[in-house]
Amino acid sequence: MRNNKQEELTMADIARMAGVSESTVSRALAGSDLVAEKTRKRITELASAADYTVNEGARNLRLKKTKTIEVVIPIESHHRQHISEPFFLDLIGALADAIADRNHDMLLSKIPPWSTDKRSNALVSGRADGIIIIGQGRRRAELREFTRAHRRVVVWGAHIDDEDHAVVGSDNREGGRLAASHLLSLGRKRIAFLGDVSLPEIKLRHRGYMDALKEAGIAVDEELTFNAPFDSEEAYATAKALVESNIKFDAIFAASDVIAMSAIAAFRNAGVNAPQDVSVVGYDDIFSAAWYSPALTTISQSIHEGGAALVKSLFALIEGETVSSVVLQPKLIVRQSCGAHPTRT
Amino acid sequence: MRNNKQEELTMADIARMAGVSESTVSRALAGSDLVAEKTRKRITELASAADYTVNEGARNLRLKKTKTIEVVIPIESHHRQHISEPFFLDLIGALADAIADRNHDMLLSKIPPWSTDKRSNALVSGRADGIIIIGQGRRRAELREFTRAHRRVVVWGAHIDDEDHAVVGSDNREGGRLAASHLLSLGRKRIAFLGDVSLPEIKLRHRGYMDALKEAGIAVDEELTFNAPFDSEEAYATAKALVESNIKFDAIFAASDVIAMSAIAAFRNAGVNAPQDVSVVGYDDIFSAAWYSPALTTISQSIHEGGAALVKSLFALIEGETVSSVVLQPKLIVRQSCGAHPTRT
DNA sequence: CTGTTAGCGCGTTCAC
DNA sequence: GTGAACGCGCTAACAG
Repeated sequence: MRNNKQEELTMADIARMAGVSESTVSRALAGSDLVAEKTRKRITELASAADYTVNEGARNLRLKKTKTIEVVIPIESHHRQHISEPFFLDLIGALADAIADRNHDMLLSKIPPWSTDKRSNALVSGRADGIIIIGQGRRRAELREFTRAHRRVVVWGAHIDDEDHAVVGSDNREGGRLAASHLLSLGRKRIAFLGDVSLPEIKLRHRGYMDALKEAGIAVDEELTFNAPFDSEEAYATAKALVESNIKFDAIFAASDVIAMSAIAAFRNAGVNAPQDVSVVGYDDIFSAAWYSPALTTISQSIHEGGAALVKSLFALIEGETVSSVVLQPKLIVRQSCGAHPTRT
Repeated sequence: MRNNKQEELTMADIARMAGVSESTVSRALAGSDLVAEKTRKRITELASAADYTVNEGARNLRLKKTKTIEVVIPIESHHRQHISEPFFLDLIGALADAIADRNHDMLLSKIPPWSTDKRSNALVSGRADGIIIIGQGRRRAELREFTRAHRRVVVWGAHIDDEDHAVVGSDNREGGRLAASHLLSLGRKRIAFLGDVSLPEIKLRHRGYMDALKEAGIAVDEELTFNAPFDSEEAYATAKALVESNIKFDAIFAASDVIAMSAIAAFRNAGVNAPQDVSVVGYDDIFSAAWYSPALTTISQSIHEGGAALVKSLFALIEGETVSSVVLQPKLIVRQSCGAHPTRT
């Protein structure tokens, strides 16, 4: 057990205690075979008895590495964002696992690296070997400029043709198609879309929705697309207005589970029930989706694989390799809210 | 804009370009007034034109600091934990803000510092100036041993008398009391408790629940306490068993919102509706609580203040001061599930 | 006001 | 097999 009062031990201390030079200690602790088995064992035991650990900062300075990955994630404290929170936490967890597996640390930041904030660029200030950016959001221009200037950056989000940076994300267009065609397969014909099409991910989901309608030979009614930067409250209000209007609809494809839940609540308060009167499909498969009432039919993104892919791509970039973008396949999770199953299983 | 091919600039480069010594550059960039206003301006402009930033690693080595705080948080990827995920994400966000405000980086780890994993102890390996540990969970013994050996550690969780480390957390006992007495004020008399009492936080909530019953002069019926490490699925099953049993109850106090939601779903499927037939109060005020149907009455912990308090205490510890524990007051959030309001507002 | 010198803790030549 | 010397990039003490 360490003594609190004591100064932090240094390699020189261990060398002195062992009666050898610093170099030998360094080699022994690094497991080098340039040192005699016997002395190595003696030194490692001495070090662990003294509770000594190599100072990573000094080591990294010498090695010109940081063994640290920065993850930039848009957690907004003030207002609730559209992209659901549980999704982010799962992704952080997946990233933490994948980064720890490679013996690196994970620096978490809410400040984008292109911010003018002094300490913002972890790459240039030598605090990280690479950066993972979650969500392209609306800051496309800044992001592009940043990734043009820096390699060793990967992005989670939608794939857009003109990007020159590595992107990992799920196939949002296919996800939208899956959702809409499932509703169509249940006999629904007038499917309303609720989502903010100015976000690239959502735009692709909407495009997939239109693909499915086209495949089914159904004309797209623009009246059924509700395009707004929804938070729960606004989603509730929009759904309320929709159900009170004279627009006919028999299904909802919501661009997020949060929107879906809010819409269902608004409908119920107006006497319209899911899934009997209206089928609803959400997006994300957030934690509470399975335990909502009715349990939400939704599109699931493979978060764990996504996290692993992000980290794998970033390390390839760090090694100097060229990487191409990764597209993950979304999955349809059928529960109650679409009406395919009459009751909770 | 930086050139990718180019090696990272060093302070010596800037010194050469400016025709001064490294020391002068260092002083100029640090805003020292030991340097002439004119040369300082010239150097800062030169540096920013060259897109140079001080290497933090080298700086920190020299200064014997890391300007980094490690946050250890038990995100489990495999199974869904009881403590609700949105709560964690909010806390991470609050911590990120508070740490960034003090110009420090935040290292996020899932591995507890007392783990035998080589890189685990960020304090000893010089990767962090302090550690924030979220949740005492069931690892009380390890935690105690660790905090006994290391100052510069603060813990989020329940306050327990015999701890010798700094703890920040909300008053779980008061939270439990608030929940139960609210139910009692609505005329409910047989309140069931669902939660895992082996977790210190939950145990205190249960104690508060009993306090409220005692205050109201109602005998505690042990038959109404359901003690299990609930996940959603198990909570659903327990609620189902309860409603199908011949145990009489008219209210539920759930130790988490997730448990509350699962119970409400189970009741509904058995033809028992909240809040008409049974009043339900949850705990945490997670994101979806407001958008559940019925909207959940719950106990809210002041997460943002909690994050700020954790960081404040930790920095005090780092400065060598002595800190005492912080207790935050929980708040009752009244919505629909308890029956106090007939409809969504 | 500025430059020179020294060293933070470590890994890695190059000798022996 | 081991040690001495050097330098990673930076800041602080000391001169001038």
